[in-house]
Amino acid sequence: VSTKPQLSKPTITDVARRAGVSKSLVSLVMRGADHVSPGRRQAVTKAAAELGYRPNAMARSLVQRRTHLVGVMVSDLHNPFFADIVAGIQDEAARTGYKVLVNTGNREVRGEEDAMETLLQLRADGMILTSPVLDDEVILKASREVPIVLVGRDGRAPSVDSVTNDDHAGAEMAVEHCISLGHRRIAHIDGGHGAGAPDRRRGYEAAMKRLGLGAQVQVVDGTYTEEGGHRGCLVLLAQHPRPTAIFAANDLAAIGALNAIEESGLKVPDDVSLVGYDNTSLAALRHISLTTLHQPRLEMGRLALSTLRERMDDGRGQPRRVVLAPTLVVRASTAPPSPDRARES
Amino acid sequence: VSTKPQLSKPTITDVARRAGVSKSLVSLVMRGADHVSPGRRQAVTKAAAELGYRPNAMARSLVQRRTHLVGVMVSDLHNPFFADIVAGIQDEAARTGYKVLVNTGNREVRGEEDAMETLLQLRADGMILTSPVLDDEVILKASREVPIVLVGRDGRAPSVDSVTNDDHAGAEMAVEHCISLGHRRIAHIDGGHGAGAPDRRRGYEAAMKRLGLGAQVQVVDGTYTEEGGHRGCLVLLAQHPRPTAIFAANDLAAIGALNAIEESGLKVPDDVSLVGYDNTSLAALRHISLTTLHQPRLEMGRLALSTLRERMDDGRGQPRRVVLAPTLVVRASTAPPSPDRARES
DNA sequence: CTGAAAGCGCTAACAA
DNA sequence: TTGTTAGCGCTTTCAG
Repeated sequence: VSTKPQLSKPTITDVARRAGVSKSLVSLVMRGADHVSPGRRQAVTKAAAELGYRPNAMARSLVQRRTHLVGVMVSDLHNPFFADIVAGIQDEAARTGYKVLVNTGNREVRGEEDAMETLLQLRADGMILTSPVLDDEVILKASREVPIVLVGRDGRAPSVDSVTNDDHAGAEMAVEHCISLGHRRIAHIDGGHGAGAPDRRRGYEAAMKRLGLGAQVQVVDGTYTEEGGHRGCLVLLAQHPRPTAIFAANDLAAIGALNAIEESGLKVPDDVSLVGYDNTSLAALRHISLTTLHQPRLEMGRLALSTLRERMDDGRGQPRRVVLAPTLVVRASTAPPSPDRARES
Repeated sequence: VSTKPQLSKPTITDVARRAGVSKSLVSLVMRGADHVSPGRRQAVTKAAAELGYRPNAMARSLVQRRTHLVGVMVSDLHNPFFADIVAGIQDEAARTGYKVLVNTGNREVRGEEDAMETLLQLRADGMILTSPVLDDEVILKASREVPIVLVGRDGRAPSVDSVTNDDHAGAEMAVEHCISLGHRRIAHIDGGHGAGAPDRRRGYEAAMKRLGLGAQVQVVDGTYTEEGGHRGCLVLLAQHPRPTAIFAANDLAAIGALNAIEESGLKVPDDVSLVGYDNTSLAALRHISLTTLHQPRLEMGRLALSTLRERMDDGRGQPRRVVLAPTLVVRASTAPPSPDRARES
C-alpha cells in the first residue's frame, strides 16, 4: 500500500486565518457555543462555508478521548434478521448523538476477531456484537477495554450486557401450538451452535415433557441454514411413522425442511405441519407462509443501544440482561394433522 | 451526551517506558520494521502484550494523513443484493490492507447525506456508494474531497467512477427470452427512480421494437419494492387481453407481481410468465423459482474496491466506468404461453 | 467574549 | 540501530 497523502483539506487554522480570528473561536462556533458575538460568529460561518471546511473527527476525538462512534459487528449481512436490529440501533443512536459503523466477520471466528480489532483500534466508544460465534473469552477480554452488548446471545460475564429474546419460551409456544392443533409426534431440527439454539432445543423438550409427550421427543441435528434444515428433515421423513409436525430452529432451516418435504412428494401442512423461528421476511412470503416466532428486532436494536449508553454515558458497572418475549405468528404452514395420520401414534 | 472519558488505555509512551526504550522504537516494532535488534524487539513486544497495548488508529491516521479506511454506504441493508457486494468489497479490501466500514441511509436522501458526512468527517480514504438515491450534485461535491465509486448507478461526472451491470442489455435478454418462448404481449413493470431502472425500461422498449413488437410495448409504474410490483401488476391484469408475460424491474417487484397474479386466481407460468432482475436469494427459493437476470455481485464489489484503489493509491484522475454483463437464469416462472391465450393477440 | 499555549497519541525526519 | 524533536488538527484550560 502506498503512502500517498490526499490533497490536504482545509483545517481549523485556515478558517481562523480567513475569518481573522483565533482557532479557539472557530472551534467554539463549530460546536455551536452560544456566547459568541453575532458578528464573529457569522464571519467564521462564512469562512468555513467558503473553504468547505469539515471538522476532522479524528483530531477531535483524539483530544476529547471520545469518538461518539458505536461499532456494530454483524454476524451475517446475508441474514435479513440483522437488518432490523441495525435499524433499531441506528434509530436510537441518531436520537442520542452517536454514529453507527457496521462491520462483519462473515460467520467466521477469524473474521469476527478482525472486525472487533478494527473497531477497538478506532476507539469506538462502545460496541454491539450480534450473534457472534466468537469465544466468550475473547469477548470478555475486549469488554475490559470498551463497553460491549451482545444481541441474540447471552453475555455470560458481568462486564458484558446482552439483549435476547426468550428462546426457551418461544420454543415452548411452538410446541403448544402444534399440540393445540392435535399433533403428538412433534420433532425438532436443532440449530447446532447457533446463538440461542440450545435454549430453543431445551424449550422444545421441556414443553413436550410438561404436556405429557416426553416419549415423543425427537431431535435431529441441523444448523441455522437451509442446508441444515434440509438434511435434518430428510432424516425425520425416513421414519415410520413419521412426525406430523416439525419445529425447525429458525426460518432458514424451516425453508430447507419445506423443500425436503415437497421433494418427498408430501405437502405442508396437509401431511406435515412446519414451524420456524425469527419471523424473517421470508416467512411472510405468500408462497412460503410459515408459522413462526417473531422477535421484536427493532426494539432489540434500540434496547441494545440504550443498554450500551448506560455504560458509555452513565458508567453503569452492573451487568444487564434484557430478555424480550417472542410472539407466535400463525400462518399457513400449520394445520391439524389429517385424521388417518393422527391415529397412527 | 455526557463527556465522561473512558478509563484511559495504555499509550505508546507507557510501552516505551516499560520496555526502557524510546517511543519511536516502539512505533517501529509495532509496524513490523525489520531493522530492530532482536533483543529490543522482544522487550517491546513483551511490554506491549503485558499492558494490552493497542495502537490508536486515530492518532496514527492524524499524522499519516491516511486512515486506510474505506467507507461503504449501503442503500438498504434489507436487500440481500447488497450483502454480496459488501462481501466482494471486503474480500478485496482484506487483500490490500484496507478496513471496510459500512453505513446506511435507509433509502432516504437525508439519511444518505448523514451517512456520507460521517464517513467524510472520519476522513475515510475513499468511499463506495451502492445505489444511492442522493443527488448527483451532492456526490460530485463530495468527490472533490475523497475518491468515490458508485455501484449500481452511473457516475455522471469525471471525478466519480462507477461499477454497474449492463441494465439495458439485461432487459433485452429478458424480452428475447419471452419472445423465444412464443410470447408477444410482454409488459414491463418499471422501477421508478431506482438505480438502473430507466435503463432497464429502455432496454425493454428497444428489444420490443427491434423484434417487431413495438405496438405491444406497455409499461406500468412500479418501484423496486414488493408493493410496487404488486400494484403495477394489478393494473396489467385488469386488461383485456392481458399480457402473457411480465418483466418486472427487479426480483422484489416480481414477487409482488407473483402475489398479485395468484390472488387473481391465475397461475405462473401457466397463465402468465414472469421475469425478475438481480437473481437475489429469493428468486432461487424452490417455491418462487423465478426466471431472472443475474448480476455478478461479488465481482462487482471487488471491482468497486480496486477501482477505488486506483485513485487512492495510484492517483488516477481519469474517470473509470466498469460495466459487467448480466446473465439470464431460467427457472420455473417462464414457459410458452398457453395456445388459446397466444391466439388472442 | 476572545486569544495563547499546551497537549491528545502517534509518526517522520533528522541526528547521534 | 536508536533517540530527539516536531508537529498532524483539534479542544481545553487559563489569562486578558
